[in-house]
Amino acid sequence: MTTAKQRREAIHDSIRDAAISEFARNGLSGTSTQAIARTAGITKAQLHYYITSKEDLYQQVLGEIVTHWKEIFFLSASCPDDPKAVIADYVRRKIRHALEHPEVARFFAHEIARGGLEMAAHWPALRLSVDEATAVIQGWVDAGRIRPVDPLLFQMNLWAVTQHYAEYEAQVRRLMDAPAPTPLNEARIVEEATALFLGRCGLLD
Amino acid sequence: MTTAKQRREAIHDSIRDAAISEFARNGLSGTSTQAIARTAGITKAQLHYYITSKEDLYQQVLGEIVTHWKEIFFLSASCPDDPKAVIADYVRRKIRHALEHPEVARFFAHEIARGGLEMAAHWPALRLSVDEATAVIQGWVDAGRIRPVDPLLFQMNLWAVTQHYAEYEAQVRRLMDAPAPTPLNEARIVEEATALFLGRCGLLD
Amino acid sequence: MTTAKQRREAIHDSIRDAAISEFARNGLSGTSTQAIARTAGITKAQLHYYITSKEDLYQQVLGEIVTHWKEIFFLSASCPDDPKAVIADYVRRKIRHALEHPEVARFFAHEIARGGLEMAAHWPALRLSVDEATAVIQGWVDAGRIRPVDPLLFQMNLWAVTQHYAEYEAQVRRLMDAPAPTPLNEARIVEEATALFLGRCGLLD
Amino acid sequence: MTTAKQRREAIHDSIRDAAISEFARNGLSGTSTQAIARTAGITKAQLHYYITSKEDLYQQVLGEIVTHWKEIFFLSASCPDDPKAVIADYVRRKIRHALEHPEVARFFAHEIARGGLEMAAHWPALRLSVDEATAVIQGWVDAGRIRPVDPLLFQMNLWAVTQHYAEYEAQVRRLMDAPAPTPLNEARIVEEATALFLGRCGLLD
DNA sequence: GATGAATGAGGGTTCATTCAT
DNA sequence: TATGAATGAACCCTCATTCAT
Repeated sequence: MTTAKQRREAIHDSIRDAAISEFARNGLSGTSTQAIARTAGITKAQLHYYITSKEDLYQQVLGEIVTHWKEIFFLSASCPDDPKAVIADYVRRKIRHALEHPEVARFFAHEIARGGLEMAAHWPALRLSVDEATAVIQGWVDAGRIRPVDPLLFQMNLWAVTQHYAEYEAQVRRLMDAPAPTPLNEARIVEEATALFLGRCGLLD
Repeated sequence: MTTAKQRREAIHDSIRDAAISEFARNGLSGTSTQAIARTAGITKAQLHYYITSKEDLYQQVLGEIVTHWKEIFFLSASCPDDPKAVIADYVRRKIRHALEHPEVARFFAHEIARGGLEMAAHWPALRLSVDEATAVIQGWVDAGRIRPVDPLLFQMNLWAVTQHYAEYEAQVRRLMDAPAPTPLNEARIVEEATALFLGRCGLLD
Repeated sequence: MTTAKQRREAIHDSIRDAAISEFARNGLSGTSTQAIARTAGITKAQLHYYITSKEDLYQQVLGEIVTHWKEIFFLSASCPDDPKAVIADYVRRKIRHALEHPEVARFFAHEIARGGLEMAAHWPALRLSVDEATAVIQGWVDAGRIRPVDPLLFQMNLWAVTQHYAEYEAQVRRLMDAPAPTPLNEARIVEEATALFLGRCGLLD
Repeated sequence: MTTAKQRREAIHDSIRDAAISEFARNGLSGTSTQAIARTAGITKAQLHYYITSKEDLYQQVLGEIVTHWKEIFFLSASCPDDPKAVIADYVRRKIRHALEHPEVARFFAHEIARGGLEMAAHWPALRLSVDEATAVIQGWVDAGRIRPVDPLLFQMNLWAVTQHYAEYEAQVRRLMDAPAPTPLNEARIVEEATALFLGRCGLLD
């Protein structure tokens, strides 16, 4: 038995999913509310009953994504004493997410490509996460646990590689001969990416 | 003395530049011919005199970019006997291009994010370039010149890292404290990226 | 203790007040049911439960106003033997009403400005009132109690002047240096207006 | 032979006329660009090619009207030595304008009824005109040329009466038995109105 | 070539109204 | 009664494109 509240939340969820998907494909200005409504399976007028405006929906989705990422994606300092485990774990988690929710990553890429205009409110928090991770990595270097690296750029490259499999999914699928419904070979991707960053740290066997 | 032909080409060039810049920011559907015309410094009507349609302009620009990249960017087998030199050179060239023409990289990223619909005609050629490079890298592995790597994914990761500094320029600038007019520290970026891929190959030090 | 009936009437009253206020400001087509509901302190859906339609609400309010005015505002022939008293009294009453309920006058002005389309049903009654007053005034003229005037136009001018202080309230306040919460100087307005019409009749000292 | 410039101006004129007429009937928010376009005899898209926005068109028309009125309508101090002539002339001119361009007066009335929100820029100039006229009238009083009056309210009443025949045209026509195409009896209206204000000043006969 | 004008389609959004709960 | 939801029409405005000049 579905309550009214559940129905409303279901609609809100499908709107959010549709918005991510459409914005990821065509950006803010390139996406019509018509398209979002169609993807969400509702009328355009109905969509506008649930949202304040297209811009607002975009902002809201962006906010949720950034919040979510701050929690999950920046180098968890939970067990910072084992660089190898931390890095391998991060790469695995990030790539899994990229393959499972590629639209989220693409949405974010779009926003940054536009200049990150709507990110204004979120930069400080992101910055904080990055600074924390930088400290952890620098600690590893200082302790001689990994080869000297540029901690900031090391993180960016981690980000670059893991995001890539979401953003360039279409190209990756072409080159890996895995057309759309076929799942991408996650293990293979994780393995090479992990080796890349461990190799940089001198932790590769 | 400017001939009529020269003037025409100058206009075509400024249209192409404007198109890249605008499409890079907002994608195909998010960009108006009005905006392109404005950036190119001409009238909307004048623009439509020079182009067939917005879609066609997009296709044409995409074609030029892909052609250009095929020439310049895939692992040049010119001196394939020195993996370290080839990789270092590739990273340097690619990052320089990313920093100098970030809109081009962003344009391409947009296209792939959309699913690469307009890329249909270009995939085979791209594939060919990749296959050639794959053979070269595999040769290095087989000859024991570099540590065993997944040649295809190795290339993708190269691509990912070098593209990143164009696509995420806004984020990179924020995190590297280099607001818009300031040039990004190219040497620092090149160095860390080079070390990343050489480290993977066991060629560091 | 409030009965259900009392509550219903209270809502109907606040709807009517809200309608007058909103219609007075923006006319029939320029007023949204949303705005009326907001001003009345109820939901849009609730409003539509109490009214048949926006047009109908407008008609109803217009009807009430016209009825009310017929009772109060046309030259009362109660003591028709003293022109000076009748005129002075009329001006005073009418201006007081204009200052106390300016929205009512503005509502009416809007309706007439639109061409009085919805007034169809009310013209005959208005006409009757005017004809009665015309007879009274003509009687005064014939009896030599006031200077000869055009009885119909005399009434219209009375109407014009007294309405003015409601319709042009914003302008009047500006020119009399009496911004919104400040009460307008009613005595001053009444005095000059009275003198105007008595002067016309030759009744000014 | 019509030049392009002439055609453009003709369109601009018909847009302005249509705008005045429609805004006068239904106010700013109650008027659709569709309606303006229809009245102007052009397409809605065509209308939007010539105007910036509905609000802007409204503002522009309002500005033109206010400017025009400042020039024509405030007590001309050209021959301030003959109160009777000045007042009679003013009433005649103002009523003629009201009968010939009633929509202009109605447009203005609408704007004031809304609170004169868009008038912000125009109040000072209006104030100046009024102050000048006030000085002139006070001069007449001081010189004993007219009976003592409240100069500001005297002007407002002048305004009220003369505007009335435009704003309440529909009602005036009903009561004067002059349905739409029939011209109103201007002479009769001017005569009674003139007598009204001259009577106030003690200048009748 | 260049430009002002025109247009039919579609953009985002609000509307008056109805309906189920 | 009251309210959240739904809807088709209409809102203002911009779009890509064409056409005369």
